[in-house]
Parts: sequence; structure tokens; C-alpha cells
Amino acid sequence: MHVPVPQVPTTASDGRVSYAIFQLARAHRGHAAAMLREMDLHPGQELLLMHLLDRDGQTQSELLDSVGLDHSTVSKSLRRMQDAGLLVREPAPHDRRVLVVHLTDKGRAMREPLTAMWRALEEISVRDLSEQQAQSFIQTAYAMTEAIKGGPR
Amino acid sequence: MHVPVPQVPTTASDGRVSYAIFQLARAHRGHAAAMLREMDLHPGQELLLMHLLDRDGQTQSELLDSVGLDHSTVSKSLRRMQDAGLLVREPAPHDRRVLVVHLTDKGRAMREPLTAMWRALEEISVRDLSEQQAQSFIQTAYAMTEAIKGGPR
DNA sequence: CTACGTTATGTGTCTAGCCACATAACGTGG
DNA sequence: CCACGTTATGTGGCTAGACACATAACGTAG
Repeated sequence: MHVPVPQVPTTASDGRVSYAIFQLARAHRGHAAAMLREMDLHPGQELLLMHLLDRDGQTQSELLDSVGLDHSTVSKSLRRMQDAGLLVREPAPHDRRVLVVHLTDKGRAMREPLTAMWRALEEISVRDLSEQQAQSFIQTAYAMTEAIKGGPR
Repeated sequence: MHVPVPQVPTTASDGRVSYAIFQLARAHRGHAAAMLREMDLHPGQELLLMHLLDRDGQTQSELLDSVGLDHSTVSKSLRRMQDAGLLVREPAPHDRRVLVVHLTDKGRAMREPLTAMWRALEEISVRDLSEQQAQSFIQTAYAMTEAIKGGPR
């Protein structure tokens, strides 16, 4: 099977793997954004929703650790998602600094559309791959993720 | 070699490959952003610079096609990069709609730092990979990129 | 030569995401 | 019990990036 490898800028010719990641990420994110748009979500919000769908009632700090974003990003996104009626934030009883996040019915209703979105994203992504290629890709991708995040030297 | 596969949100359990791309992209982009920061560049600007380093004097439209971003994004980024002294935009002689972009000395001076950045990014990315794994990854990544961008069905 | 579609670019507006700074509440050492 | 460090969250400011709308210049059909 012939796979076209686009012209890599000469400045990145020493970073073929990195450039491939870069290009794949762009395409992948773009496609996800289009699907999220159809369900009235903005890119990034789906992650927060997904973590809340797995465990409702988390504090902002807990969510922050889950998604790995800046606390200000989470704070602002949650406010907008509250405005959109996806969730509510309530002060915690025993620690007045803490806000506990709960999904609304509308928020919980996003479970199926989100599952479908990931399934659709997966289908198109692995469309031309063998099962073995897909498994190998996952292994390699996580190995690199760990290395970049500062795994054991 | 044992590679930890982080807990995937249940909503994305049907999208293991996609979630791996998502996580890898986050880490990769974050690391690149940190390095770009040290050379006073903002993420995204490096792409424009790299394409100009390969071919100076492109019009905004040509650049736009190269990088694959919205024309408004390119327009605004170029203005800020001009303010930063990396490039200049001059009206084209034979078509008064067109702006031709030229690098300044300061812009051209980014070639070596950028090359070094991609090399560093590559080193850490492939640190725990065999040459065969890296080649396989590139192939798979571009196959997926093509599939997502709407390759032949 | 004029009307109209196309092309190149700009601007406004929105959210994501980061850093830096600010604030309130919690906890602990003295 | 009070000063001080830590934690949880908010806010301001910046750029990236997308979409929608606007404008000027080019090109072409009639």
C-alpha cells in the first residue's frame, strides 16, 4: 500500500516522527472539532464532560488533575459549560474554597453522542490499518507520550 | 518493554487509537510550546517561519495553502510576527490585492534554532523506540492523516 | 465597457489555553 | 491564637485558531 508522505519543511527534516505527529494531530483535532460542533460543544469541553461522566461530583482541582490543563482554563471552561446548562458548580460543605461540579440532565445526555463521536473518529482513523498496525501504533504513541512527559531516563 | 496505558475515559473506550493520538498530541505540543517559548515564538508561528525559510517571498495565499490554516489566522499571526520584526509584508507590484511576505534578518536567524528544536523534539520522542518502530509509526501516522482528511474510500 | 463572480485580505467575535497576579479559606508551627 | 505557607479558585491579558462578515481589486461573460 502506497502512503504519500507530504513534503516536510527542510527545517523539520531532522524531525520526521515529530512532524508526522504534528500533521496527524492537526487533521485529527480538526475532524473532532467538526463533530463536536454538531453537538454544540467546543473542543476541550468534551474532555471535562467525559471525566465527569466517569465520576460525577468531582471538585475543580480533581478535574484539573484528570485533564491536565491549567486551572484557569478549567475554571473558565466550566463557567461557560454551566452557562450552557451542561453542569452546575456548588460550594462544598466542609471546605468553603472548593467547588463541586455536577452534571445536569443535559450534561448526562451527552454520553451517547460522545461515545458515538469517538467511535466515528476511530473508524475513520483506523480505516486503512490492520488490527496489528493499530495495536502497534497505540503502544508506540504511549511510549512517546511517556518519554515526552519526562519518563525514566 | 512495559508501556503504561493510562486509564481511558469509558466514553472513549471505543476510540483507543484516537485517544492515544489525543494524548500524544497534547504532550508533544506542550513540549514544543515550551521550547518555542525560549526562542520568543508562539506555537503556530514556527510553521509559517519554516515555510518562509523554504521559500521566501510567498504571498499570504500561498502560505495559507502551505500551512492549512484559516486565512484570518494567518493574517493576524503575520501581523504580530511583523510587529516582532521577524518579517515584512509588501504589496505586490502587479496585483494590488496581494501582500508578499519577506523574512527579515531576524526571521532568517531562526533557521538554526528551529532546526535544533525539531531535532530535540525528535530525540525525546523516539528515545525509547527502535528505528523500525519509528518508521512504522510514520507510515501509520500519515496513512491516518490521509484517511481523516478524506482520502480515497 | 459594464455587471458579476472570484480572489486576497482584513476585522470582529468567540473559545481554548497559557502565564501572572490576586484572593479567600484552610492548616500548622511557634 | 496568630502569623505564614498552602490550596482552591478567580481574573486579566495574551496568542492561536475558527467562522462570519466586509471590502477592494482582479477577470470575464455579455
